[in-house]
Amino acid sequence: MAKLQKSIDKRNALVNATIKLVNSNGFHETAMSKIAKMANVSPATIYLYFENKQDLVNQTYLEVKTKYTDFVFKNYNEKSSVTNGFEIIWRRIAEFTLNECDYTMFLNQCNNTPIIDEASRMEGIKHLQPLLDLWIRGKEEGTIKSYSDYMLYAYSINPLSFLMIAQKQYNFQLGEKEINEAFQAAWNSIKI
Amino acid sequence: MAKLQKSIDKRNALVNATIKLVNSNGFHETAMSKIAKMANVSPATIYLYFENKQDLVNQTYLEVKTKYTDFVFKNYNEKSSVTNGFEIIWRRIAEFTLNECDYTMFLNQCNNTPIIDEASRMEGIKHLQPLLDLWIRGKEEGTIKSYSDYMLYAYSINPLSFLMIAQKQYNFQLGEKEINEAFQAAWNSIKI
Amino acid sequence: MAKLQKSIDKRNALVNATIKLVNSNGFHETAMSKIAKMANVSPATIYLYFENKQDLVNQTYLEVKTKYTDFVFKNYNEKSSVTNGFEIIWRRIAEFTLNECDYTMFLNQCNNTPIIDEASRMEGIKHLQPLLDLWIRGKEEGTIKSYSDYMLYAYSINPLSFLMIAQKQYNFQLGEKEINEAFQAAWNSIKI
Amino acid sequence: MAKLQKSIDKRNALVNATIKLVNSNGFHETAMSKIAKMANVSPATIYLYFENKQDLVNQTYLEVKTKYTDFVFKNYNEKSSVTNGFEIIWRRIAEFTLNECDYTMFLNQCNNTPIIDEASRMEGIKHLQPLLDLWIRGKEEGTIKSYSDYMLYAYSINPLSFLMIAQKQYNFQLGEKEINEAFQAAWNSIKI
DNA sequence: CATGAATGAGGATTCATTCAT
DNA sequence: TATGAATGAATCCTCATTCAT
Repeated sequence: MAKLQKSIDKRNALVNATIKLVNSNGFHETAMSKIAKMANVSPATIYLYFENKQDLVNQTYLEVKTKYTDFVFKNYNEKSSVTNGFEIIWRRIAEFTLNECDYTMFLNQCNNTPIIDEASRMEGIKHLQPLLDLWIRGKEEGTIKSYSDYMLYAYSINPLSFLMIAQKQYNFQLGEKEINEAFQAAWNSIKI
Repeated sequence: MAKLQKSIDKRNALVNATIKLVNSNGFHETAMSKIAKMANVSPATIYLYFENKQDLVNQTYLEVKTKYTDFVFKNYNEKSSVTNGFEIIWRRIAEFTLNECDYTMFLNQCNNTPIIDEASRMEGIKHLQPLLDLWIRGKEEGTIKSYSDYMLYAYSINPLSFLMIAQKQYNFQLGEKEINEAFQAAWNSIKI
Repeated sequence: MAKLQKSIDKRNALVNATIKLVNSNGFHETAMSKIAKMANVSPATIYLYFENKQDLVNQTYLEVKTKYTDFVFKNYNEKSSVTNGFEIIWRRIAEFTLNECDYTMFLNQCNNTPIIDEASRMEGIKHLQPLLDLWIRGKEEGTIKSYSDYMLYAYSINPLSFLMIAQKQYNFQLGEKEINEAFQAAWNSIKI
Repeated sequence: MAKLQKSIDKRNALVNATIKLVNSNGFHETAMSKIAKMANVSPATIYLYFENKQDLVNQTYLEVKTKYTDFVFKNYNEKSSVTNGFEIIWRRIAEFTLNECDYTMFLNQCNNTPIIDEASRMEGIKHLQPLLDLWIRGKEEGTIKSYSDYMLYAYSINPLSFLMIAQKQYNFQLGEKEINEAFQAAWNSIKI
């Protein structure tokens, strides 16, 4: 009994094409037929893997977000001190954000426009739970300002997206030195 | 060159409708006919005021950006000290960003997606020239870290957009206290 | 203030094209583009006059049914005796059914398949109210069998559709003589 | 010529699924994949049994028509008198028409719309040959009006389909009494 | 200036049919 | 024989833009 398998490769090709095309053209300028062409499949094939365009983008979003989280907390050890822990996580986030431009831009676009189902986005910054936990510890032991999580995120994490875009779009390079500066700025804004 | 007999009211209505609809539905989900309806004009009338859809959005973007800049630097006096000057400007930006949600969200959407002509967006953060000048002074006199303008902007200004969105979308309130916290975080990240 | 009018001619052309094409190809084989072409308009124009394909067919159905009823009861006088009244109505129905083949076939197709919204069809044979009233009188005075309306309709009216189709499709002509035969058969089946 | 190793069960399942789905959704709303699903086979399997969709429906039509004829003339004895013979056949037709709703509806839909190849339908009412023969005898011996077969059919047989649909769709029940009424009406319309 | 009607080009999606196993 | 995957062609419908008044 030989059954064909829906190929995971095809699915990935579709997801990747979606990311690239949505990044460069925006969601609604990205025709399903173009996604199909870039993934080397027929338009109809997309519908074997995804329910419709919205579903394709939702799943792509969740997938990228998972990649992000997985990368960021891989190797992270909850036993580290708050100071160390923060720097470790921050540098992972920086690495992802600055190197995986496609992923970051895609997440950005999804977070700033109504192209994603409310449901898919709703979690907010919950996916960074270990970081939020670290902040709790930091606040308790007096290392980190007792700000709202949103505030801490806004000043210590979110700026990285802007820097990545600035690097991409304008004449601005992010080398070793700048990343260290960024870390200092981040840490200074939230440390006590 | 047609005389400006065209009603400025109608133009404004169109611009405002564009902002509202693009904010809630995104650029490509916003049909010209809906913009027309919301502005109480015929679709054809739009083309008396704007060349096409792209032009409408571009002009809207530039207009909002101008409103932003005008508001921010109104009353600003270049004679102030770096410390004072920064706080004054920052608080104006905060006021605009947090109160004029429609404008801010629209700018955000334009800055994070390819809905605006490269040309219209190209200026980057040049529109904040007086702030950039202040930063130069600050770096010279040793009050402000000698970071790139993009870095300074990323940590002291950009987070406000995120906070506004967090306030809109999640259960997070920005009162007097939080704004002061935000200012502290901003200042700590860039001050020497 | 010159306003253009949605042209009633265009609407009629669309309705007529629908009838013809649905008759010869069936509902789902009839592409909107073909209807448009036959009516000499752009496909998009259809949507100025009708909400969608379903609406187009529903409205066409109701329009044809109205034409039918109007034709049948024009000149009908409720004062006539049951016998006379029945013959008068019957002959009008026969005239319409046998001459207006397109209309009759269309009604037939709508009545025998699920191409019409339940709502649009729901009235059943209510549109023949004056005939139903006549039958009531006939039953009361003992001229007409006390059968259900459906039964009376099935035997005295409905056969005409079949005859029309037989005439169209097979080698069967309906002249003066045959129509008289049909009337006799109809009357004999329901008279007391 | 492939041996008939193909499962007759599967074929029947396909035919039955076709009948049910076409009845409730119409021909062109009935996707091959849905027929396959209802028959518990793969879409591809259909093409082992039928050339294509049209062939599937054509064969289904002929099969149902055969069931109809077989049922109607089973036990029929050509020796019966015209009067008796007609009643016997009529009652068999009535039984089939009123009980086998799925079959009847399917035949109806095929007869009233262009979903069947002209060729498959062409026989008209030839499949009722024993009845047509009976009518010939009836006309010769002066029991039955010398009408065209189509006329006789239209008034004595065809109304049953309408009654079945009325029963299905509207608030109208066909019990013993009504069936007898129907027979009287039928007979009265064609008897001399 | 202003408009409602009209449209052609294009997009998402479905489906009968074929292919590879 | 039987299948699930794959697809190209076709369909409905939308929309930015233009036209006629």
